[in-house]
Amino acid sequence: MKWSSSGRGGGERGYHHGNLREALIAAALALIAEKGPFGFSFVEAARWAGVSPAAPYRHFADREELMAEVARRGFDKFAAVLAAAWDGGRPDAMAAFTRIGRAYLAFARNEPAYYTAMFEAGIPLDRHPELLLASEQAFAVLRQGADVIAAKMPKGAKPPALMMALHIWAMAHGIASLFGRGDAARRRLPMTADDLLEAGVLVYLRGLGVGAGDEKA
Amino acid sequence: MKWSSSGRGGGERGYHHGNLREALIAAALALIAEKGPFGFSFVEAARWAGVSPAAPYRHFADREELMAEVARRGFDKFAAVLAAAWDGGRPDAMAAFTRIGRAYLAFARNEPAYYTAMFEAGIPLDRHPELLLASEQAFAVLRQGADVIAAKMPKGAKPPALMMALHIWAMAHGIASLFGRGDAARRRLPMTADDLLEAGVLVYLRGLGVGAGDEKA
DNA sequence: TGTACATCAGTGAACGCGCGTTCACTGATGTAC
DNA sequence: TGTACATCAGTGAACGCGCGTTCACTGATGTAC
Repeated sequence: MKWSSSGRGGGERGYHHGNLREALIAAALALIAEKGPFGFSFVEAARWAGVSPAAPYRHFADREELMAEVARRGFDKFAAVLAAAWDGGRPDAMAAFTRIGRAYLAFARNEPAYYTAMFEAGIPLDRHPELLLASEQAFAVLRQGADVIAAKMPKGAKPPALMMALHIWAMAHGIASLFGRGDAARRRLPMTADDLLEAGVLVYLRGLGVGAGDEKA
Repeated sequence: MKWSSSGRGGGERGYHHGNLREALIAAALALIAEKGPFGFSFVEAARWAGVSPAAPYRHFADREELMAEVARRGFDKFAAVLAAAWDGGRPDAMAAFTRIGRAYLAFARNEPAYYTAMFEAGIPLDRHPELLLASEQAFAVLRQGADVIAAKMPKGAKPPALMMALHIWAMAHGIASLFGRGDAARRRLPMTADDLLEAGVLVYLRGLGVGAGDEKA
């Protein structure tokens, strides 16, 4: 990582940091990854960024505001990753939907710090509407996929797409929380988390009447 | 709540507390419920129990040991609640299995402090084998239900019961984490968490080929 | 191009606070005789 | 039944620590003229 004015310990920087806001966010991510969602302090983030303990107050009102910003960016990244996995529903909706599931788990695995800030930091959504909005935009990707799949079903057998999206989200989130993380609290599985989720989604979609051949219809 | 020698503030107690170990566990539960999994300190638990800050060291090596004991008891209660919901699979396996799902959510809702300690406190399972064992016993109830349902399916169409139990666990856990808690981080839903889970389980089981009539077979 | 000045990001010292942990101790309880 | 003693749960004072937050300040940057 590189900051605009200078790296951490990477030589002198002037009186002004130049990019302290970004540096604090990076510090929070590093510290969350290292010690969990409650394992970082404002003072420590300042130290990590090479700055006095009073400096962060120029950019964030308090610890929670910093945390909320980290979570918001996490949801933005999450939405982008899910949208890339969906890829316009190509080559067919079922395949694309399955890719979304895999991307969900991959994000939880590859970005545990973001994931933690987003889902486990206990940031009150009612006090951070921009965070709620970001999370809804991520969910909207899943919702969109569900819409497409539902639309391809015969009339009279269309499942409610919102419910479908919620079920898939819950299963992905449950698997990620219980089995898909790198920490020591994880439970061991006789299969990979990816395979477990893929099988679950397939069974679920079959239960809705979505057959392997429908997606071409 | 009442302690063997005296209540908190409920009159004098002697030099010995008489039931400090239990009182500390109760204190941890109360404080977790109030402020989240990281919102309690050893010192505060001692204060809550009406005892000097050094006293807890007679009963627990440190904070984590206390937390692990809370989580272990939570899993014991959880297993009991799930087993009661299963009720030997009466009157039929499908109905009993659905009851397990409801009991799962009810536990998360009614016992947020236990639930938090069990699933969100980040206690390393490899350092607390008794905790891992307790959690496996709770899962075994779900597993048993899945076994019974799988056994009633025709030969050649029996789903792997372990996978089935993991899917149901993941969906219940995902719904509980995302929608079923009383805290401010919860997302709003156009239906109850119970209805969402029940619908999800039904769709899933239908996907496995478990029809509404099979359970009588 | 040069100078004076306003802005504001970051300083560093200071504060009060609660925490975790230790220590020699005290006094209640139970038991051996 | 009574006494002496061992045990050990809980005391309370003390410590060093890191945190959150404040404050008057300093000095870099950008801009008006």
